Amino acid sequence: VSRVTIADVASAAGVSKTAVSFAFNNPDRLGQATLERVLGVAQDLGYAPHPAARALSTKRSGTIGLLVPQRLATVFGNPFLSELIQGLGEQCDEHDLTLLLVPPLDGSLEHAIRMVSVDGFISLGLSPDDSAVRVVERLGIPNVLVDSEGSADHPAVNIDDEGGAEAAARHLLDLGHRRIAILVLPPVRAQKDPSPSVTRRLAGYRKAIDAAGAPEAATVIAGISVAAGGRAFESLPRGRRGPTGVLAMSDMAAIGVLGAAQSARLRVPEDLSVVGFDDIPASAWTSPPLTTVRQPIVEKGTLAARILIQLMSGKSVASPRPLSTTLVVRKSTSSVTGPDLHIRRR
Amino acid sequence: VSRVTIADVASAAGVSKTAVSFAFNNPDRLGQATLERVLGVAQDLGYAPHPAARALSTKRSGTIGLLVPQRLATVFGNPFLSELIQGLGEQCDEHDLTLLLVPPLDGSLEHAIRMVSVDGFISLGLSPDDSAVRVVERLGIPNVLVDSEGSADHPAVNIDDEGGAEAAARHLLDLGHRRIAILVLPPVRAQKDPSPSVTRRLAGYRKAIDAAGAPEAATVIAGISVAAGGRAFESLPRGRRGPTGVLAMSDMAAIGVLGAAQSARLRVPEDLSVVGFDDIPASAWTSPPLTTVRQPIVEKGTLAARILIQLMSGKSVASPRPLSTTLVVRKSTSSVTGPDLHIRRR
DNA sequence: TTGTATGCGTTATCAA
DNA sequence: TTGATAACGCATACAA
Repeated sequence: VSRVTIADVASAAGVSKTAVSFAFNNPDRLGQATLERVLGVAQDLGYAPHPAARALSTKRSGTIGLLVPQRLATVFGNPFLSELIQGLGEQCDEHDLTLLLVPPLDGSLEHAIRMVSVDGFISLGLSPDDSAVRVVERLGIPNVLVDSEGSADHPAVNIDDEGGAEAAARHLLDLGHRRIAILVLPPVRAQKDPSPSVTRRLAGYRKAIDAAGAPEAATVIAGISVAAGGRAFESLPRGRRGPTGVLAMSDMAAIGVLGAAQSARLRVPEDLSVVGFDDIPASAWTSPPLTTVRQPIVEKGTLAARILIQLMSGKSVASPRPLSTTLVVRKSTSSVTGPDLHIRRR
Repeated sequence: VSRVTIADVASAAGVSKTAVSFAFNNPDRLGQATLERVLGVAQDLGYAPHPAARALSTKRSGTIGLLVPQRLATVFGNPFLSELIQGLGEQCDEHDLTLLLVPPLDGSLEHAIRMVSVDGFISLGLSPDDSAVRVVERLGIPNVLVDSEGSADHPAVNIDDEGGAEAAARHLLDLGHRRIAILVLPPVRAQKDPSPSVTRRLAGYRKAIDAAGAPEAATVIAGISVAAGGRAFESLPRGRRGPTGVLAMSDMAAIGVLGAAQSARLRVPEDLSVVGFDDIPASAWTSPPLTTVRQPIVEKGTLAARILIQLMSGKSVASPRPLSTTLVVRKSTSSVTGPDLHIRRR
C-alpha cells in the first residue's frame, strides 16, 4: 500500500512534478486550468505531500517541541502543564504549528532532543547551563527558557518568583505565624541542583522571614502532587513544636497538606494555615479554598510561544521582564491567635 | 551556521558515510577501532542525524499523534486530557516514542493530519466515519479510536459509558429523585452529531429513568468547563419545577453546578444532588466531594497506546472490551426527602 | 506559465 | 569489515 507521491500526481495529471508542487505551495504561478486539474487529480488520488520529505527540503517541520525534564506521567500530574499548553496552543493555532511533547527518551533528555524534528524548543525548568540546553544550542535550534534564568543566548520567560514567595511569607507572618514550614520542590533532573525558580522562591520566603525577625523556617522536599504534599505533612513535627503555617511551592502539594492535616484532625486554617503557589483552577474549589500565589500560567505560555516564533523567523529577542505574581487570599490561612484556638485548647 | 552532516563526520574520520551510519544504527558491523574513532569524531563535531532525513529514509518518525478535535486551549481546559496523556506517556516512554499534539490547523483537522509526520494516530472522540478518520485511513496511517465506536477498520478503546450513566441515574432515582436534569456534552466538531460516547451515556441515563417509571429528564448542553456548568445551572428552572438532581457528563461541568448552586443559596446535597462523570482527581477535593462515575482514564490511555504500537508493528488488533466504569458515591448526593429539607422550608 | 535538474541528509542494497 | 551508490519525496533555482 505504497503512498501516492508527487510523481504519481504529476504523471496522472500530465504535468511535471514542479507543477504539482506549485499547485500546493505557489498556486499563483500556475494557470487557472492546470491548477484546477492538478488539484483535482491530487484530490482523487488522495495525495498529500510527505511531511518528512517536505521538512527535509524546506528545513522546517512546522512543529515546536516542549522540552520537559521528566516523564509525561509525572509532569502531567500537575495541572500547571495543562495551563501552560493552553497558552502555547493559542499561538500554535495562530501560526499553524503543532506541539510536540519531548520528555526524556530512554532516560536521556539529550537523546530525545536529537531524535525529534522541530523548529524550536520551549524548555521547562532547565537552567541555561543544563546539558540538555547545551545540546539544543549546539544544534542551532531556537530555544526559549521557561522558569529558568536569564541567559545571554536564550530569551527566558519567568515570573516574579521571589516577590510572590515574599508576599506569601509576609502574609503568614502578618497573621502572627512564627513557626513556619516550607515545602520545597525537588530538583527536576536527577542529581542536579534545585531549579532556578525554586531558588528564587526560597529567597523570597526567607527575605520576609528575616525581615520579620522570625526564626528560620523548616524545609522539607515535596514533589508536585497531592500525595507528595500529604507525605510532606506527615514528616513535619506536630504539636507545640510543629509549624502553625505551611508555605508550599505548588498548589498540588498544598492541597495534599490540606487533606492530610484534616485527616489528622487539624482544622485548616484554625490549627494550620496553608499557602500554595500557582493558583491552579482547583485551588478555588478545595475546602477550605486555598490561599495561594497566583502566577499567570496561560499568559506565560503565550508569551514564550510568541518569543519562540520570533526567534524561529530569525529575529533576536530579549527576555521580557518577569511576569508579576499576586497573593490570592482565600480561606486556608488565618491569624495564629484566632478565637477558635482557645476553644480547642481548652 | 550550517548543521554538521554525516558527510562531514565521514570525511573527518576518513571513512565513508555508510560507516558513520553503521556506527549509530548498526555498531556491530564495524570494527572496534573504527567504531570508536567515528563515534569520537561525531561527538567532537556535535553531529546528530537529521531527524527529517532519517524519517524520510526509514519511513518512521518515532512519534505518535494525538488527534484532538478542538483547539488546545479548549481541550486542555479539561483535566481528562492530562490523565489520558499520563497513560499514553507510559507507553511512549517504554517504546522511545514522542507524542505530538494535533489539533485542527487553520480550523481544519484534516489539514493538520496531512501536515504532520507521525507513525500512528490516537484519535479522541471521533466517530469512525468522521472525515478526519477517513483521511487517516486513506494515508494508511495506523489509528486507534478512543471514546468512539467499534469499527471494522480501527480498534477502538472505550469505556462502559452506558453502564456508568445508568448507575449514576439509578443512584439518584434510588434516592427518590424524580425531577432530574441532564447536562449533555456538546458535539466535539462543529456541525456534527453528538459524539458516540455522549449518545451511549444518554442511553444509559434514560434506561434507568424509564425503568424507574420516572418522568423524562430535561437536558441542557454544557461544555466541559466549570464556567459552562455554571451557565447550564443558571438556565435550569428553579423551585418547585426545578430539578432536585443533576446528572452531568463531566466532572468539570458538575463542579460548575456545585459552585453556581451554592452561589444561588442552594445547599448541596440537601437541596440539589449532583453527579459527575470521569472522576478527575479534583472531584475528591470539592466541597462537598463529588459523587461521580469513575472511568479509568490513565488505563485507557495506556491501552490505546499499547494497541497503536502493535498496529504500527504490522500486527492487527481487535478492539478490547469496554473498560468498566464504577459509581463513586461521595457527598454531593442525598435523599430527596432528607431531614434538612423540612428545616429549611419552615 | 511550465519543465529540468539538483540538493536536502539519511538509510539500505549490493559489491568489494 | 567497509565502501559506492541508489533510493526516499519534495522544493526550488534556473531554463525554456
